[in-house]
Amino acid sequence: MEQLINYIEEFVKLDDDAKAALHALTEMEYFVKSEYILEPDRRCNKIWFLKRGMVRKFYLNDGREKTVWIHTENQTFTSLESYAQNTPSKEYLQTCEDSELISITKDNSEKLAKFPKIVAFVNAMMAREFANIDKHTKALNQRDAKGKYEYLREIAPELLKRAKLGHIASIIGVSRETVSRIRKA
Amino acid sequence: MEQLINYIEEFVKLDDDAKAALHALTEMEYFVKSEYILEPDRRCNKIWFLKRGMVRKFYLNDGREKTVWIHTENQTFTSLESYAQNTPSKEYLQTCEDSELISITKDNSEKLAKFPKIVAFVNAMMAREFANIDKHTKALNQRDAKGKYEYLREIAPELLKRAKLGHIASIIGVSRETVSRIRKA
DNA sequence: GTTTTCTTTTGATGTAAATCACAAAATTAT
DNA sequence: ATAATTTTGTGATTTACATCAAAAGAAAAC
Repeated sequence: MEQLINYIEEFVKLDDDAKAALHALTEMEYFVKSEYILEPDRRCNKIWFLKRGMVRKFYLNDGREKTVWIHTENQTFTSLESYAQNTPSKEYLQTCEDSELISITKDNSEKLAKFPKIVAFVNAMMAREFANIDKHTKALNQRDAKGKYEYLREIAPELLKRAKLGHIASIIGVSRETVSRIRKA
Repeated sequence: MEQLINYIEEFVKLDDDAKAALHALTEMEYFVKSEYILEPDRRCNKIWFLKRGMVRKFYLNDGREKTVWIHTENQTFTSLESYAQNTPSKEYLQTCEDSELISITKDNSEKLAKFPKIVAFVNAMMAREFANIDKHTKALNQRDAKGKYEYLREIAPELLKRAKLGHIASIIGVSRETVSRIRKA
């Protein structure tokens, strides 16, 4: 919980009321390695904060897993399409390691709307997310395999150290063999 | 203006107050073909609705233009990173044809926050945008050149008819020659 | 209505990276 | 510890697409 508050306070300072509301409305969740947090066809009605561990988001594209992203400590995540539009998810969320999460349901997060500081945080985070998606898409579109790998090292060095080679390859959209060769060189 | 209201009313019905506020707070803008609506290093503090014409969003990547998207009638657009984070834009917005736009400044759009229907519209539109970005990114990442072209035809047939071949090629990230060959086949 | 400029087409050539095939290494299960 | 499974590494081959070059076509300028 302390970690989540620190994370939020990078954006805005919170008063005691807001902190108490966060305590009351969030929940701890524990998953062992390889457990599914979310599977397709379920509605995703939570946002998670990753306190410890690693979580992979992926979907199936003619039977082959396509990794969207791998989250490491102190990141928030959800299956955005499902969450935002209340539709069944097309994505899996699966732990890569034993993980501790803090979750908040959509219902509860709406109750936080009365705290202007928290609304400001959510807006700032959304703006940052938008900007990041933009940046990633542009970066991964324009570069060759080595450039993509290096971009990933720039923005997520932790991920590169801990995630499986095959998953990394899938994120940047190149074959496993190519990533193996990039690493050798 | 009628067009903008129709567009909004696909999401939510508006009462007369809200319509009046829209009238008061928005502005018509007229641009001739090839004119710049936005250039890099300027802050983008507006959202536009395209009433007539066509607008291309692009940026420079070592001196080469990379087209992000081309908007046609009845679409809203802005330079999101700049708008959301109040930072200088990295993008150009340029008309491809003589165009009529309805614009609203960020300041004025905040004044609309007192109309719950309009807030609901903005949220619904944002949710849809999120979902679309997600969908595009996935679609354009996984397919070969022909698949990318066909995806574009599915989601934006109008764009394919009216935009220049070179701009279309740039959107889907393949060479002009390749698009020409796809069309011939 | 001609000329100039920009855009698209078409063919030839080169290359980055996918795919295939199998070996080595590392995890996981028994 | 040993076997079974999964993941990673390495070479050979293929291929989709970029790039180069030059002509044909269309649009803009004069």
